[in-house]
Amino acid sequence: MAGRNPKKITYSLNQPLLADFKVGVDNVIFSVDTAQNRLLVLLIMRQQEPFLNHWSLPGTLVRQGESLENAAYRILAEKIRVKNLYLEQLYTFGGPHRDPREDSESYGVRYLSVSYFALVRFEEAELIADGVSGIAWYPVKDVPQLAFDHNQLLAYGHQRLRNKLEYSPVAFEVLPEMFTLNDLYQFYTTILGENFADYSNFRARLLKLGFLFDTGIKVSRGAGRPASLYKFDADAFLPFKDKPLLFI
Amino acid sequence: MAGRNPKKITYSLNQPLLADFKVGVDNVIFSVDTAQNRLLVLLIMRQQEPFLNHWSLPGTLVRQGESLENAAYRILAEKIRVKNLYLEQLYTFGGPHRDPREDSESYGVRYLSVSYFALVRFEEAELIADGVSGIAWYPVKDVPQLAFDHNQLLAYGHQRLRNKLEYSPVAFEVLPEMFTLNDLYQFYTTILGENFADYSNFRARLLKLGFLFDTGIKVSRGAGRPASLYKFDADAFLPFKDKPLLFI
DNA sequence: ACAAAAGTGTTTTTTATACACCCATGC
DNA sequence: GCATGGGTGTATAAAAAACACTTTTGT
Repeated sequence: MAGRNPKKITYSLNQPLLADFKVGVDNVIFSVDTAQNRLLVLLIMRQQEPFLNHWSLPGTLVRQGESLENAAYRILAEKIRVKNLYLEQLYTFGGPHRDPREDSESYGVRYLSVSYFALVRFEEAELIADGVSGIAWYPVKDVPQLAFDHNQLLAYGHQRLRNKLEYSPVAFEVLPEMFTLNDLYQFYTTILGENFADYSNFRARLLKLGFLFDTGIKVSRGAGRPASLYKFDADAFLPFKDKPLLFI
Repeated sequence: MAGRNPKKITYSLNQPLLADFKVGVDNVIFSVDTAQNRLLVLLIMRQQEPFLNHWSLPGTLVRQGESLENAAYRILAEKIRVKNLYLEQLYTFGGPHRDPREDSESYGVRYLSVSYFALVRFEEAELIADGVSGIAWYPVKDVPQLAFDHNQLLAYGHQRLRNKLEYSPVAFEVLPEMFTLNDLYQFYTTILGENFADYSNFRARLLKLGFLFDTGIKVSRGAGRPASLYKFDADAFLPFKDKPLLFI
């Protein structure tokens, strides 16, 4: 607690010492494997201490001149190639001693973590294996013990994903431009579980809302009647924006 | 971008330089003046540069060994005396150049702001005037231009308050232990506006949910039939916790 | 007596839920 | 022809919304 670097606190003479921080950004990146009905999260095998050889959420430290959000995009771009994604800030963890580096090599520097939550399209997301660090989509149901407080962070992100899905159109940022209603239904059931509505009622409600446009184009997936491809109409959705509307 | 303090980055040799941060905590503190049907926010007149003599949200810089949440509580305690309050983290703003101090006196240090959102009981909250800095409850409808990006922050907090109210029992953390249904109704209308339900339906729905306990005690406020005092039963509310239930 | 506030009930409309059933295709 | 997935409709139950009405107090 001894005062070092006194020149930095010209504006707070005689004040208690301020903490110095490095700021990390950790991403909870979800994707949905509709084929296998699994919700996945992107994990990275750590190549350095602390927590060497533990799975962790992909993270980075914020660089000079870099915004938090840019740092989040940077780390995402380092791990996967993807065109469509949804990203928003999740939560900031910043208690002292949450990072072991604080106690060893740090000279009193604190580590704060701003977490971001992302949703990407599974089919299009291409993992970037650099040949050194492990990287993998893990089913959320059976993620192992993670580094730092990342299990807690993942749980928080998972909850946020469920909430988002219920009152905002995130799904359409991540589905292909055209999709069948069954694609959409699978997407929802995978994330929310199967306890929200049967397919027929799901259809009826969603179509009545009027922001899904039937292109008339039909696709056939194996046996069965061909399905119509729909488009999300962002303008038609506007009236529902930020309303406490649960469209499921 | 020149390298100073190289000893701090032992774990990232040959890596781009990391940003050094001071971390601020800013509070959006709301209260509800039910008597006058006004939603209020606590503002502080700044006594120092930057933004000298501008109104701002109460904030502080995080000290060594202090958690973010503790910093939020500290600043709150410096400004008001209050027993019951609700507090949660709001958002973290951290782009470069959002704080003018970064460009002048800072030697490259960045300022990041973690904001907290609080709700306190107006009738019990006692403002602490230190005789130096101005402090006041401002109706949210007519806050002036604030320092930094605080207007944006306030708008964000206001939205969060509205959402919180709709699906969580924050109201009861801030109302007196015993309250009339009309107190509760006033509270909701003040924050949400008058477009959610008339008093009679509000009553019926809320009572049917079964987590309001009628104490039988009557209280008379001027003319009119005396009202029953109710208590919030936290146990009875549990089944509704985290459900996407809108009880208004 | 009557205005004011509290509290109850009733009617209508809308939405949720559970299914039964028809349609178009591959094999 | 029949299994398979796509799509429509209907009957019932529940909830939301509007509003009329009764009760109990102060003046």
